[in-house]
Amino acid sequence: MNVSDLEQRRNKILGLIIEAYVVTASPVGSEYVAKKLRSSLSSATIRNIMVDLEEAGFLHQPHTSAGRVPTDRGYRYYVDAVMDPRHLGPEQMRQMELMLQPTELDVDQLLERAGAALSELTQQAAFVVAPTVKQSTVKQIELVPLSVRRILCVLIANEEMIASHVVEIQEPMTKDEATALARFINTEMAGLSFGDLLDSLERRMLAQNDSFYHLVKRSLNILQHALSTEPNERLFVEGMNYVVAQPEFRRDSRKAHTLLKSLDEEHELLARLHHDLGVGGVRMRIGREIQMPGLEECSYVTTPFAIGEDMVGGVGVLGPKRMDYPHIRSCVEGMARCITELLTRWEGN
Amino acid sequence: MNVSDLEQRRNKILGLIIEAYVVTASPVGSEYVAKKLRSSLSSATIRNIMVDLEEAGFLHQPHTSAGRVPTDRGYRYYVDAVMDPRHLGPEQMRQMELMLQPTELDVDQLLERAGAALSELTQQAAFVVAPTVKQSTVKQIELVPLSVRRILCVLIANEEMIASHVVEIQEPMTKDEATALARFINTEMAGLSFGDLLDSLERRMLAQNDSFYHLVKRSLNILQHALSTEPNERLFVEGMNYVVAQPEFRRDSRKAHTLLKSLDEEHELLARLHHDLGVGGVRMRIGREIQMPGLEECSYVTTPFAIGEDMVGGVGVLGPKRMDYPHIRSCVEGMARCITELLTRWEGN
DNA sequence: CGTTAGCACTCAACTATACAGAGTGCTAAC
DNA sequence: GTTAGCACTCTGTATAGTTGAGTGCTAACG
Repeated sequence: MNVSDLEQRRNKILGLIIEAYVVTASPVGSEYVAKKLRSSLSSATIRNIMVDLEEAGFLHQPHTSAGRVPTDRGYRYYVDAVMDPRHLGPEQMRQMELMLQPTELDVDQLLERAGAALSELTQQAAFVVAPTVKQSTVKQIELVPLSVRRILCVLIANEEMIASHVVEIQEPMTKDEATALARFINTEMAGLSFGDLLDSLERRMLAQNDSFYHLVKRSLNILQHALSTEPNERLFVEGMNYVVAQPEFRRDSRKAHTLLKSLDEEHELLARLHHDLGVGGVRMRIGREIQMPGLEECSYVTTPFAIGEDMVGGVGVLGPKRMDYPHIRSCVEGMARCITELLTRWEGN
Repeated sequence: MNVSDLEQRRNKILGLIIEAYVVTASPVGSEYVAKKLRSSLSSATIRNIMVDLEEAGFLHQPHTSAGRVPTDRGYRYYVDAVMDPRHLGPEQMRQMELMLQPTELDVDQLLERAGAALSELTQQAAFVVAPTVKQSTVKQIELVPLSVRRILCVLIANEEMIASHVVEIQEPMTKDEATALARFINTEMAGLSFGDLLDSLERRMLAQNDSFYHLVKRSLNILQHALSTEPNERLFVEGMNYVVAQPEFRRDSRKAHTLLKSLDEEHELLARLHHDLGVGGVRMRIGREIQMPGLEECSYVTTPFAIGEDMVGGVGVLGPKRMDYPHIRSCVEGMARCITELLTRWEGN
């Protein structure tokens, strides 16, 4: 038997142990694995292999006479090299789309429903990182004078993502001036995000010889105020009840307490998710890899969604480390595809 | 000793039992109460009174040889007739205002922070029912044609509460027509809420002889679409971690599960809160009085806040029935006053 | 009649002990 | 490299005994 065969067998056994542990939540013994392998190996041999896996840091023994439990490294190796990725069939995709019932909804409502559906589907908590205008590309800007010194600045990223802010201005502005200013911004800055638009205008402010200096200055002033209270992105979390119902949190309910507390501090999690989503594709973080106090017992699976080609947000599932990674991965992936499709179709018409 | 004296003594003892139970979370015995009363009565007498209180339905005995625990009715009687209402001093109010740090915030962010502060302060979950434009009074409506068949409808309730929606229209509309239509709506309908505005327009549609029939029809068409995806109100919940950390939920963690699950169904709770806030003033609901499955072990204290004279939303605290009602009541009341003041001051300038 | 001391009684909660069973590591044989 | 066999370890559970907080009742007292 060559090395590769041995390794494959080891992987197989690690997979069986993890998959059993995921459903039972209690240590897995050699006898059980031997039975699963239909006696192609005896429990004694399995035990030898389990010792190897423990030495490799993939398994852990709670106490001498107990079965084995996967470690963070074990899960990591499993998702990277062992589990076979499942994919949703077209029928399941259709069902998922149906769950969203995208009639008469704006983007926020669609995403909220997507979170709820994903949570229901996976029986874990689901989260959505929702886009706001700030990081979207400028489609159109409208300036409407409300009174002599107050102007309404409307930022349009697409049909369904609009933000409006009233801005106080120093010098009065006529309706025509406002129209001209808006046209200036629209034509000059198409294709940038609102955030980048600000940067670009700031740079032009510094290059004082710009022939549109005055227009630039006014635009910048108004946009800065308009965007100042606009968040970069928002986070919805749905279905935490499923997570606290898991045995790891029921046994020790202070874990549930700290978990919920950590989630109330959205900013930290958002930063982490932002990074993961930036990489693109499905990302999984397991236990300590999340590097957030209170989430040591958890894992998440997340992937970005897009409008057209632009990655604008992300969806994911959060649960105990002991989660059904293949299933959850396929659900998250499918949901992101589904959202991307709907948003893109929407954007199109 | 006359009847009133006896009743007062009974109340006093009920109060002591509840206040002890609130901090210890375990049944209260006669000995403890006697000690608290500095031996003005013996434990035997207390026991007799406790039997009365139990027969009145205010107390319950988990088992023969245990102390007493308050019932829902007991808490109700306590908050109605026994507890002395505390109020926040001016110093505490000032501190609360400081916690909100109302600089560079829009209404939503202010309210979210208010929820967080209230949760921190009471060490329970806090919620905010936040206003949306839909139920606010119309301050101004702007219509901006974006293209031949698409019009941007901006609904302004006040500086910080604005909603914008793109509406597809059947017949093309010029810029001047849009301006005229907006002016029509603004002058005719000032003082109504956006919801009522719709109703009013609908009524005028039916009275076909209205001289502005055409304007009414167009307005209605546009506003209906603009408001169709706008929710009536939103609910923020902050700090559920404090609640699940309470012993009643730690002992039986399926209670925590069902509690969180019930809260995910926002609509039901919102309806109930809407009713309570409509009454005005501080409202308290205890246990089953909430009439929501999953919240039997909880109570909430809620009170509306206003902009000027208009009640536009509410804040409250949700926790286990075993909560410090006087303290929480004063915090909720103070926070609502604080929010009202800030929003009203804001509106003014 | 309200109050109180005294006392027997009850029941949850804790402790100690024994025991069954699941699972391991090791050894010797194949 | 694999396996049967076996002694060993440790948890979880069941059982019984003990403790102690708290009650209800009764009889006596002012």
